[in-house]
Amino acid sequence: MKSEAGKVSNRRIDMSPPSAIEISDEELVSISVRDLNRQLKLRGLTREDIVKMKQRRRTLKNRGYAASCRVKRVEHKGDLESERVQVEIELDQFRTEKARLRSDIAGLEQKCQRLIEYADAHSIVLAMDLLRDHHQQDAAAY
Amino acid sequence: MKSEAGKVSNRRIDMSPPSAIEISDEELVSISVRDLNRQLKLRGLTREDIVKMKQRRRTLKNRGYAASCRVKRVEHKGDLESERVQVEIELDQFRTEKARLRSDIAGLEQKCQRLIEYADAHSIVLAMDLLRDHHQQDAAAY
DNA sequence: TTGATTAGTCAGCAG
DNA sequence: CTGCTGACTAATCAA
Repeated sequence: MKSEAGKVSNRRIDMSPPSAIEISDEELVSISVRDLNRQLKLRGLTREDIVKMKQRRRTLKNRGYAASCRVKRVEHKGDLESERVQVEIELDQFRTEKARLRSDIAGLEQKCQRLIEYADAHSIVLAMDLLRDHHQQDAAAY
Repeated sequence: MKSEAGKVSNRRIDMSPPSAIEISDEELVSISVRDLNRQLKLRGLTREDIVKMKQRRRTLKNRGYAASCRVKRVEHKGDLESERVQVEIELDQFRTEKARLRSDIAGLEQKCQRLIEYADAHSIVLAMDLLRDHHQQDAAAY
């Protein structure tokens, strides 16, 4: 009804009112140290009780820290995994594209071949320059 | 100065000989239950001591399980990360290859273009069939 | 019983 | 002090 579900926990330390003072865990972890001290002073508490209360607060805080630490860990793991899947998809796209490019190349090679064979069949002499396979990348290459 | 190294741990439960019997943690976790029972019976131990010893054994075991659980966790994380790096490298190779294929295509296009322009310049009429850009993928396409 | 995993506690470091 | 993380205990589940 209010939060997660059944398996909240066992082995939580007692945390019952050290001597006198009732304050829920939720309150204790949320109020500021300043306000806590004020409340502690307001009611008459022994130094020992104050120490115990401080420790209880610290423990409650730690409980939360541990929880968020775990959450962070699983989130990070999830990120890594989805990132991997993502890149895997990208790889597949590349593979597809590569196949397409290869096909384009095959088509162009055939086209050139047909033209050259046509020339040959009609005794047309082609200059070597016309048969170069690659374009000029850069003028500096010369 | 007794075990692994500096930061092994604090807050290990006492584990001192429950009543009488000296056995190191290492021994206790490694001997079989059968042998443990034999030893326990051999020396005269109260039922309570036996229970305590069993619990100590279980706790030591758990300590080990927890440790290997943590190791496994970090190893798994490391695997995911190196896998990601690996695929990243593969992606780069694809990018390079793609650039090369594009360059090949450009070269072939220029070559076809030169041939066609040559024909045009020499008033050679080329059948449409010679100007097709793509090869036949499949006879069924016709 | 054994091994793995989860929540919680505590120590110790960093900010 | 606050927040985080490693190591440990205890509970719990699966085999």
